[in-house]
Amino acid sequence: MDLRHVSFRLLEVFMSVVKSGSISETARRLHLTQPTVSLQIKRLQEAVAEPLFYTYQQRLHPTDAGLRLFQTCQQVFGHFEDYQGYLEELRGGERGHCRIAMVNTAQYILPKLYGPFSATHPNVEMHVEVGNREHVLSRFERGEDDLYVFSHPPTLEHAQAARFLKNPLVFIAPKNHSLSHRVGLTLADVVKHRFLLRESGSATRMLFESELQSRGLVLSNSVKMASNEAIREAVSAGMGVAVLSEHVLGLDQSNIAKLDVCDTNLASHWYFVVRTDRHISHSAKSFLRFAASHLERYLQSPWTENELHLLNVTEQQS
Amino acid sequence: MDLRHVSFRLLEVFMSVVKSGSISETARRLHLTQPTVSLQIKRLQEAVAEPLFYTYQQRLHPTDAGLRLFQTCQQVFGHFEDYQGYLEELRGGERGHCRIAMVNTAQYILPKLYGPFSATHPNVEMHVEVGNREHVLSRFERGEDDLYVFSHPPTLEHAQAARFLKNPLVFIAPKNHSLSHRVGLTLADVVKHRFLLRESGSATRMLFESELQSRGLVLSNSVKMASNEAIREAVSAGMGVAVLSEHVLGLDQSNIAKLDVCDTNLASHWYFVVRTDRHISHSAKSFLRFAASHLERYLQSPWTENELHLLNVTEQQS
DNA sequence: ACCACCTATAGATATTTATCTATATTTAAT
DNA sequence: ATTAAATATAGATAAATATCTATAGGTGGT
Repeated sequence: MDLRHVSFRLLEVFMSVVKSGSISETARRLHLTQPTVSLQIKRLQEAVAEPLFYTYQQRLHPTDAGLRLFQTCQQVFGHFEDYQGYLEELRGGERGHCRIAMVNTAQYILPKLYGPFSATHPNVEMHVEVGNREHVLSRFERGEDDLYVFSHPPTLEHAQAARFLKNPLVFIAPKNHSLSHRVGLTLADVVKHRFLLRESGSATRMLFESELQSRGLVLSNSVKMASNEAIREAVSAGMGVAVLSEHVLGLDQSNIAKLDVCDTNLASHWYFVVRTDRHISHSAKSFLRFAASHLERYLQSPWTENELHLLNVTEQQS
Repeated sequence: MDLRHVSFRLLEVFMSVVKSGSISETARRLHLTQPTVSLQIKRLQEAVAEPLFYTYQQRLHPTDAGLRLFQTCQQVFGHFEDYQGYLEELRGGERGHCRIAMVNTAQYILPKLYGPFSATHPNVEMHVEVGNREHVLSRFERGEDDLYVFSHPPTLEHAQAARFLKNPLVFIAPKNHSLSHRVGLTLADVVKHRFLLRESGSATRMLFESELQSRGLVLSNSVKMASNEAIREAVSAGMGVAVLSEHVLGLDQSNIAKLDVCDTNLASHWYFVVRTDRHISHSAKSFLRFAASHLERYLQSPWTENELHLLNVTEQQS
């Protein structure tokens, strides 16, 4: 059996001949002429190097080799049909991988979206990568993921970003701190105290520092810490004051007080970012569609800010 | 996925690219140029209408759709390999159908050959058709079987016959018959008695009647019976005399005596017959080879007469 | 023996395909 | 920024393929 000269078309014609038991009938069914079918069968027999049919009572019957080939064809076409089905699920965003890379802070919000998504799309395999801004940025540049979540989206050429959530930054201090419970604080009041900060790459820090710079302020005393959690706990333990995404605080604000800094509004935004020069997986598109339509349901309404249409992830064309 | 523009070759190339993770490497392995492979992959992706690879760290990795296609290909090629294996068994005569049609009398001898054959070729499906000469002849004319067993082979154009066993005809009578135990009988002596005969189509009867005719004798009193067994039993019961293949008598010659007719030798022969204008199944050829080499082992030696080489069923060319 | 229906062969043609060489573009690493 | 390696594209060509029409050859039934 020499597969080189066998095409799927040839096998289709062959199967039709087995089913109909007649070359002429097959020609009629497939809108071909009888000699065409005759020749196809001849060629297939040459490729197999074995007769595939014998004539008996005006009909063609498959030989042993023919019958077995027919069964083989059925299985083969079955596999391609399965594949076709897989493709459809893939294109519908019901299957495949969805890779998201996000900066640390985002892990307080994104699970609220991809948790329900995963539950309703059980065959989609989610890969979530969490790291600091630098790390996520490098993944973005290499195009290792389908979707990126930034607070300050990169301004690179082929980056398309869309806001989906406000990211209000709040100043916090231990409840027994001298600033707590005071009203009408200014930024200048706060920076006099020992300040806990993230590492330089962090978006929160970048935003905060540019605010300081634009207002000509400097921190008198700062401590660098590696994670938002470390800062929150350190503030709680009385080490100093800090600025943090309100999402990081969560609901249990045990020993922490938000400060009423009235001259500063450091709100930023959360963005979904995609590379416009890369293919994005259907599952990831599906996830974005899901996010776009259920945003208000899974994230607290006053903060949502649905711009996801910018990523134009409309339904697939199948 | 449009299978019309997909060939097995294309899938082979695709699989090689998945395995090697590189178009150039695949080109080297398959002795093609790099643009050729590149183009093939492009075409396949067009047929699937989905990207199959993504580039990462200088290597091509299959996407979800690509990986699934690869698995599909593995299964598909697996089926064709299975088929290839089946074909080899078929050509080796280890598989498939073997259809034999034989005249009634032959059923006393053929099982001795195809019994052992079946035992050593368990995957060959034997179909045995038994009937009178006319019936077998009509099957031969329609080419419904691979192999035919006749005592008097048809002299049709595309019939090739080969002797394999002598078929001695003997005259029989009940043990208490007046002819029994007499020595030096002539044919003329025998035909005076009531004679039990098969139907007109029977080879035994044909042979006997032509002998009678050539010697100018006629039967004085004859009875027609449908089967060899009926004749044997009738003779045993004292109804008359008869001429039968010695093979039909078997070993238990209970109440039957062979007559010593010394002026007549009605020996004929058993023939395997094939149609030279038809394909004969590999299993049938295998059976003939088996018969040719084990003839003396399974049939009593003095009677065998191995001419089976005439059917030229040499080993397959695979 | 003839007719109707099937299958096979011959001859022709337009399309598709596999494949090449040459060159451009992209990507990764120095 | 330069280079090396990989991939993609363009252009060309010979071979293979699918398909047709016309015709010949078989087969089974009346």
